[in-house]
Amino acid sequence: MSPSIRAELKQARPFASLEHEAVVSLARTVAVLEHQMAEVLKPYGLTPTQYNVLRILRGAGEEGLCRNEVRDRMISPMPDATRLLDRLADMGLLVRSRTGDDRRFVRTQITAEGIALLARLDDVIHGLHERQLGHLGEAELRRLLEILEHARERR
Amino acid sequence: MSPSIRAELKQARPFASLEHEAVVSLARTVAVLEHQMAEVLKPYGLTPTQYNVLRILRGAGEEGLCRNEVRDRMISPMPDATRLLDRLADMGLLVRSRTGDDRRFVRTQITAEGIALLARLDDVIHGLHERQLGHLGEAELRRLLEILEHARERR
DNA sequence: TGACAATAGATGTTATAACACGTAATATCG
DNA sequence: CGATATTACGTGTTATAACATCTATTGTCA
Repeated sequence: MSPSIRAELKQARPFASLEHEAVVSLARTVAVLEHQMAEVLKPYGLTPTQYNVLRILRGAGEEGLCRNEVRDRMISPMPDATRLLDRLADMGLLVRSRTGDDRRFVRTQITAEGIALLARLDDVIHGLHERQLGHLGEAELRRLLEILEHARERR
Repeated sequence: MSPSIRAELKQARPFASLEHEAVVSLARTVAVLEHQMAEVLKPYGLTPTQYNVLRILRGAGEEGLCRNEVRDRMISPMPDATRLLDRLADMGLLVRSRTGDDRRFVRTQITAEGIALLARLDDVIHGLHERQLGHLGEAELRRLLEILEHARERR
């Protein structure tokens, strides 16, 4: 039983199981990482979720993606992708058009302004990730990725 | 570069760095775990955050904790702990009283009803954690905990 | 002791997330 | 071919989170 995460949350009792401790430790780690991410993005007027969407749209290229494709590629499930995209559209970071064979689909594309914003952020975010996890080193990072993928296999 | 998390998020481009991939993989893993947790708790009328608060108060024992102590022990930072506790008080799961030497402090205590609810949930949550991460095994779980604590050291 | 800072907590407001439902376009099948 | 189901998306509503500000109590120090 590792003492560190218990000390951090000032929790006196031991965890019910190693699995329990791992879930809490994972959640705590991500909470810290997300909070730092939010702080870094704040001056740019973006939330981590919005940043993630812009990255997805940039990765999708010229043709863009429809709403549900964006939603399904997001890191955490988002039931209300419409209004999330609404806000990014209001900021001028993406545009939408209902111009395809199937008129149900709404194509969403990142704008030049959106790409420019991401370009300004690339180094900033890269530096953040480096500061956050760079001290682990390549071997430990690879081991972490292996374990996380193994963890997600069971659903 | 591991293919699995990329396939899962349908992301074509590789990540900018191993650190980046690890951050995304961590966030994705926790999103899945949290979503499953929320589903399990829903029939009991609790969110994961509320469940976490009740666990903290049960762990604190008879004397309870003041608002800021509860907030500081939470897994993810909560700027508005007051109304979070308000809701749990409305549900009858905790009580508050401003009865100490220092009249600024509001002591928050879990009620018998709150303890009973947690007791009903203990096995359910234990089973969930087992299903979520039990297949990793003790060695891999301990390795995961080591790496996560190492990751959180750098702040 | 009295002014000021610090602490604990509450409240007002705005933004966002969650959930259910509604609408339009397309697919399916008797 | 027409009724129904399915898919993609939007909208209305409620609950919660985020942020700043406010009050009350206590501590600090000239």
